[in-house]
Amino acid sequence: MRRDIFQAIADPTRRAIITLIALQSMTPNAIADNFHTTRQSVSKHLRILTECQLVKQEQQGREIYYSLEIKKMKEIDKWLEQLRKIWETRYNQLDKVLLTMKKQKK
Amino acid sequence: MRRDIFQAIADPTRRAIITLIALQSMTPNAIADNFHTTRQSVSKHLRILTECQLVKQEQQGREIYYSLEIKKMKEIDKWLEQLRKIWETRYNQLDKVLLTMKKQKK
DNA sequence: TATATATGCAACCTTTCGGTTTCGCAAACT
DNA sequence: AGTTTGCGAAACCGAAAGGTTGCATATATA
Repeated sequence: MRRDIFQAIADPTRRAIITLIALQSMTPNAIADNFHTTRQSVSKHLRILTECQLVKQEQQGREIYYSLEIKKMKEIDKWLEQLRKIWETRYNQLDKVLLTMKKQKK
Repeated sequence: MRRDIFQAIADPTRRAIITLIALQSMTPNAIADNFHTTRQSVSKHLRILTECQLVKQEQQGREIYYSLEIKKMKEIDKWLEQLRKIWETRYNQLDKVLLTMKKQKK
């Protein structure tokens, strides 16, 4: 089992679940009502999301409320940040080139 | 074939390829040298990355240079942005609650 | 022209994925 | 106590993923 964030958000249903419970915590049944799939299928997705700590549970009687673990979502940001730095540097280099060309024109 | 960005970045090798060619464009052989896998395997990954337009090719004689399509990477950002809004709102609501509590204390 | 190199593509195989069905368990009704 | 409801877990299945091997093609080199 790989079970990392990137594999977790690869599935469109799981991404939809994430945006759904980002607003408020929900039970598996309530979540399943929003999709054309069974509760068991949603339960499986929630298991995967829980395994990589993207989601946390809160038991209330026989119901279990699932909510988003925002901190974990930011790990995706971290990976993008590393790339952002690279492409910003690239743009800066392009700026330098343009600046040099401008100077030469003068 | 699903072939969307999220599925593309789900694979760790593909993520490594992305960070690799983010710095400079590279040929499949050069990319493969960085991993414990065959050139054909890398070629397959590049095909997937090309299909979802995360990567662009530039033929130079018999060599093909692959480079990152930065614009497309930002689509991941877009999805995160939508979530960012939600959780920022949530924090603001928490701020309001705290503010109300403070006022009541007075 | 013959050979080496760079590459993509198709066939094949094993593993994983996502869904459904069935089951068991615990909490809440009646 | 008996029944309904909410849930997870296991077994099963077809499809897709990721890797390897072998082959075809085009460009460079001898």
